[in-house]
This record gives sequence, structure tokens and C-alpha cells, in this order.
Amino acid sequence: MPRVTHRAETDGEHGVGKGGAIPRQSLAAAVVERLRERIVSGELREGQQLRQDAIAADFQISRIPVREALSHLAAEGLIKIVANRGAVVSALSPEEIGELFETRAVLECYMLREAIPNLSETDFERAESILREFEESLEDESDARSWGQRNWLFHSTLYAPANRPVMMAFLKTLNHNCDRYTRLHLVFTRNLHLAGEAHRKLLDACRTRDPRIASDALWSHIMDAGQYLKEFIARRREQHP
Amino acid sequence: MPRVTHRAETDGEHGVGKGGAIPRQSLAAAVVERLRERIVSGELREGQQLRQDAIAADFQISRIPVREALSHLAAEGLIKIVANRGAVVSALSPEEIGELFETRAVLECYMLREAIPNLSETDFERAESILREFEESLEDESDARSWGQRNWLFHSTLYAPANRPVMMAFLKTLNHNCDRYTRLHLVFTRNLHLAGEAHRKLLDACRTRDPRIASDALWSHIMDAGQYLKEFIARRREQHP
DNA sequence: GCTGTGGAATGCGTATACAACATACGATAT
DNA sequence: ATATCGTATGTTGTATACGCATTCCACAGC
Repeated sequence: MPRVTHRAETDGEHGVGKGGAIPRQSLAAAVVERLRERIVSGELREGQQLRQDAIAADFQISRIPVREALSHLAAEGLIKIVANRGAVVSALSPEEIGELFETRAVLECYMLREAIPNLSETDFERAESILREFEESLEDESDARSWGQRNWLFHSTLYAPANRPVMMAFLKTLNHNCDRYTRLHLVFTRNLHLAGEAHRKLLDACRTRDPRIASDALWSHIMDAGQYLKEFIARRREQHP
Repeated sequence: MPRVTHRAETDGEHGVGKGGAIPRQSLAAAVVERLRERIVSGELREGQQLRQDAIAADFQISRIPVREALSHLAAEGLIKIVANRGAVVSALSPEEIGELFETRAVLECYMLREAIPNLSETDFERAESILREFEESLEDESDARSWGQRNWLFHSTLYAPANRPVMMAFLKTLNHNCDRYTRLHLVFTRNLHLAGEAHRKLLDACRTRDPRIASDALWSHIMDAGQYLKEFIARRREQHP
């Protein structure tokens, strides 16, 4: 959707603030993307305040598109807005984090069970190649940013044959919200390879084409991560109150 | 949250448009509520265009809060926004409607299974009384508006003991989206009492305290409705293209 | 020294104003 | 007569401007 406002012409001309100028599409949509990236990547810590003025100035736009962007992010659950008191990056309680992963587990296991009968050899190869890329990128610290994307790509490849676009959309948002915490954990523990192993086990389980086996593997993959994170965050909150 | 803008003083002074003036809280939030009500109640048909100007004039406010409200509703899935071309009440395909109900079934059955061990006699009595109110209100045609609310109230009472606030919030939105179609169906077929019977069966199933029995009952309750509606809408679309 | 009240400062919510984009219709040229 | 382009109109997207809520701090009273 070629959305070129009058600002577009001035984009490249002079200095860009720390945020840089925004290129195309709806400004609000662009701001959503950038802010989400910053939140999910951990650049914006949980609890941090988001001032409309500051963001607007940073992107060199007015507050209106910023407000819309914030509203959108609030709907996704990444931030919380209190009337007249601004927006903060939502700090979920350990229980809420656990629930997020639990919801994922419930829906994704169902998706996988529905997908298994339709999984073709091509799908397996696709997942395999994504997994290899994934494992290679694990070495590269700077690539940590794309970890979430690769993770979702792998999972969604397995679910795609279920042919449930609506659920997929749901799950994508949910994963955004979970990745934020997963990354936090990964950064601290640095055992990224564990995630790789878990994925490989999961893929093997799918190859059996037994819905029960695959589903169980996925269930523990997600719930274990959730449980681990729940405890990790709880400990961390105690130490840094 | 007492949100009184300078508009509040002028609220009662002169004539109200068809929409009436808006009292308190954030204007945007208020508009969301009203529009959602109109969409879910079927007052705004699917596919119908929502012009910002018209809505703003109707509520006697500017377009800014209207835009935010629309954005919010889009996030809930009740409307669709295309850049520079406005918003329309989202017309879901029969397949999408089916998926909506399927998602509900998956999550709500899980919730119910988790809730069953914690269901107390008090909970049963509460559900019972809601169900009675429900059945009484069925006779009153004018009360059809509150059908969705009562329906969700009944369901959520059964899930509450699972103690999963995040999932509950998810499900509430999902139910809003489903009710819109359920209502459509009910208005045409007028067999509201069927819903009452299904709920009574469900309650009895829960009283067995057997997770399997209760879950199965809920599953068919939701999936049957979804399937029926899917076909109903498909037929209706053929006839009124 | 502590508490309560008033005022300034900061930042959000909304209104108004203007610019950009989409569509439809009519004029002109082939 | 048809096709294409320009223009008119309406609607959305964004900027600027202003009023109000909340917060923080100073200062008076106890």
C-alpha cells in the first residue's frame, strides 16, 4: 500500500533523530512496528514509561499517529495505558506469563494435531531448513534479534497445514508477547542451543505422524519454557524490585 | 476513573442526536462501547461502511476519538480498516466463523476441565440462577439485546474457578465476536429455548464433576452452534449476495 | 518536624484545520 | 464512439492548538 504523505519528500534530506524518519505506509502502522520491535527486543524495558511527546519528537511526527500506535500496542497487550497517566511497557506478573504460555500450549497443540494428517514431506523439509538456519544463527550474538522471528517461523510451518488462518493470527500475536520474555531469559542464561535441541526433538516427534506423540512433545516444549520463565522472572523480580 | 472533560458540562444542555451525548470516561472508550453494542446487536450490518464524520457528528464529538475507537474495534476483529478507504463492519466468511467457534471450543473446554475440581456448590447455584434468569428473559423479545451478555455470564461463571484471568479476557473478546452471528441466527430461527436446553444439559454435565463428560458436553455445545451457524450464514450469503 | 493545602509544571485528551489520497464524472482527443 | 486524462468531490490521515487532569513542590499551619 503505497502511502506517501507530504513528509515522504523530506525523508532523506537532513539529519535523522535517533529514531530516524519514517519512510512509507501509514505513519501509525510504521510506529507500531518500530515500537513493537523495540519492546520485543527488550530495548524498552518493562515498566518503562512511553511519553507521547518524546516518541513523536523521536520520529519527527505529531502525536496523533503515536497515540494510535500506542492504542494498537495496548490491544496487543505489549503496553498498558492508564487514562491521563500515559503508557508503560506492560510488566506481566509471573502468573500472567505462565498463562500466556499455557494458552499457547493449548491452542498450538490443537493446531498441530489438526495439521499432522496434512503434513507433507515438503513441510518437513521446510521446517528442517528453517531449523538449520536457526541453529547457525544461534552462534551469532548479534542475530539474537531475529530469534523470535525464526522461532515463530519454525512453529508456524508445522501448523500451517492445519489451514486455520484465524487461529494462526491469534497465535502470532500471542507469540510476540511471549518472545519478549523468552528473549530476556535467553540473554541471561545464554543456553540458546537448548531451544534448538527442543525444536529438533519436536520435529522428530512430528515425523512419527502420531498426533499424540507430537502433541505431547509440543505441550512440554511450551509449558516447560513457560514454567521455567515464570520462575525465572519471579526470582528476578525479587532481586530487582 | 472519573474522566470529565470540558464537554461534560454541556452534555445535557441541548438536543441530542440520534446517538445521544457521551457522559464520562474517555470519549474514545465510550465510543468503542457504543459501537460494539451496535455491531454485536446487529444494528450495524456486516459490510456496512462506518464513516468517521458521520459517527463524530452522531455523538457530537470530533473525529479523533472516533478514529481511536475504530482502531480499537479493528483490533478486536469487529471491523476492518483499509488505509484511506475507511472502515467496514467485518463480514467474516463461513470458514472464519467456524474457526472462531472452534477456537472458543478449544480454549473453553480446557478452562472447564481446569475449573471442575474447584467448582463449589455456590458456583453451581450461581450458574443455576443465571440460567433461570436467562430462560425467563427468553420469552421477552425486547430482551434479545442482553442475550449475549447473559450467555457469557453463564459460561464465564463455570470457567471462573479455573482462575485464569488472561484466558478469560481472551475468551470474552472472542465471545463478543461470536455472539454477533449467534444473535443473527437466533433472530431468524427464533428457537432461543434450544440454547436454554443446551445450557441446562451442560450444567448437569458439570455436576457430574467428571472433566471428560463436562468437556465433551461443552465441546459439542460450542461446535454444534458453530457448525450450524457456518452453514446458516453460507446459505444466507447465497440468497442475499 | 510533620501534615495539609495551593499553585505551577508536565503531559494527556480533544477540537479544529489542512493536506493527501480515492473515486466518479465529464471533457477532450483519437 | 471509445479511451484516456484532468478535475471535482468526498473521506481519510496528519499537524497544530487548546483545555483539563495529575503530579510535584513550596509554604503555611498545627
